Amino acid sequence: MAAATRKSRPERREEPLSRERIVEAAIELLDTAGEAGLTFRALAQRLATGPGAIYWHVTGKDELLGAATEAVVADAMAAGVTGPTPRDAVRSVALGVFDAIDAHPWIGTQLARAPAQSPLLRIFEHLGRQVQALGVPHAAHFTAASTLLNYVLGVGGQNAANARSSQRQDTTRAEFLGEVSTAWSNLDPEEYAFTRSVAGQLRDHDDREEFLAGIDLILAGIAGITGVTARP
Amino acid sequence: MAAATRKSRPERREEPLSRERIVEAAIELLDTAGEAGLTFRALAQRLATGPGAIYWHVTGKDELLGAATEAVVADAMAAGVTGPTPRDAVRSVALGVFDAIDAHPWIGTQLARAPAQSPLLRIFEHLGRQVQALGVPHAAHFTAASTLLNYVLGVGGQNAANARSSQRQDTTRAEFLGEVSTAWSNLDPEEYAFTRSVAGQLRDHDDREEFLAGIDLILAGIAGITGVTARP
DNA sequence: AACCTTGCTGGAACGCCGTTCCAGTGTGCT
DNA sequence: AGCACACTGGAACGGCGTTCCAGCAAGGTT
Repeated sequence: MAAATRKSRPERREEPLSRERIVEAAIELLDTAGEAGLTFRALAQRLATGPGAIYWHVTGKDELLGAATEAVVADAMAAGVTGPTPRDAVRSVALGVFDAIDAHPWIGTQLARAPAQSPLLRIFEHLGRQVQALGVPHAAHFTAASTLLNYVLGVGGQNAANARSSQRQDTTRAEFLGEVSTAWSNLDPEEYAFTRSVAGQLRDHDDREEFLAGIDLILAGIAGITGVTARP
Repeated sequence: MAAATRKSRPERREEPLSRERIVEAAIELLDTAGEAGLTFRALAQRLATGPGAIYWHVTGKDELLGAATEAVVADAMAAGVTGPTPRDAVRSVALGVFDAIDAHPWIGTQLARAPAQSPLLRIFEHLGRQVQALGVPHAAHFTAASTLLNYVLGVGGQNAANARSSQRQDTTRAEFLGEVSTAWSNLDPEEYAFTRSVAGQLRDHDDREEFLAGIDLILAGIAGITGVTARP
């Protein structure tokens, strides 16, 4: 749009401000400095302008965060969302979201905050199509798809929280898990009997596999609805 | 603790500031004015004091929010967490959290934010015990319990977000659902085929029942793990 | 060539926030 | 009587999101 009137000049400015450039810079800021690092002042400095200029392209911080989340989620959904079977496709979609949150922890918080909006709908749609392909009866479509979505969102929020707190005291993921695991082991034996008993499973687990195990659990439940017994 | 030295005076002041009173006031503020309404200034005014005094009893806003969440969740877990069968007990625990979030939407956001901390652990423990009672093999305890927990957290976050946005434009829950449903119906038929097809199910659903249906789905999946086929 | 409109810029300023600082106060102990 | 000290509350600090507005460079109009 616009650009190149009829004369030669290819660009009239080194790099004019634009919504796209702003969102891009916001994502970089969020990735490097965390959710608290996204500031209109910091953003303005990075874009070599003032805070006021940003408001001409974006209505406020909420919209900016929304646009950033949308951009990341759209990318994640555009990438591999397929699989040989619907079951694999569900796992693939879920993993796509999981990995996106792993790479950009702030979208975990953001997805859990926003009401039924664009990025959420994208994920819901992709999950739902695979639910459909699984042969789930129509009456159960909504339940099955939103159960999957809500589980994904729950894990996402939790991962985002963990990323925040393990970054704050800059430890590695493994160290962090170890600390939490020993903390669990030291809980009151009566009040937290179960939690203590699985502290070991927390220490050794792999986040990604654990996440998939949860997806599989839900898929197994869904398979029960379809009436067709899933092969193990 | 403390109180009544040895002389008579039952209270040396009309009502001295205390951590308990502060948390209580914070909860009231959060319930009536929303998450944005909790301010040290507003809190100080409600307690007829200055912001500085509060910091003597509480280290900061994070701890205050944590304590408020803890108080509400502990109450919810203390109430009916039982049932004739482990399955009913799981539903009861989950519903307890669901209803608590319904009554205090802000804890939905808060639970999704905090890393593995006290209120979360309480819920995890209660869910886990019932998982144990279901006869799930030990190796799957962690997976089963955290799948349930993450689903509950996901729904909680979503409910909190919905409560925020339907309160902002003060509509009733039913009106809000209707609006979202028609919005879904007007989505692009190609890109959002599935979402459009379940717009009707969204409009008519009951939040609580839908939530339980998700729990049942996961329970069905868990039943598959135990090797015992669950009776429908 | 001179003018004006208009899309866009960026810095200053406003009000509110969480938090810190500190002079003051009332109580119990010696 | 005097002291120590737990506790109070108001003032002040730095930083935030947001608004306001004087300025500017390009295009179109005359």
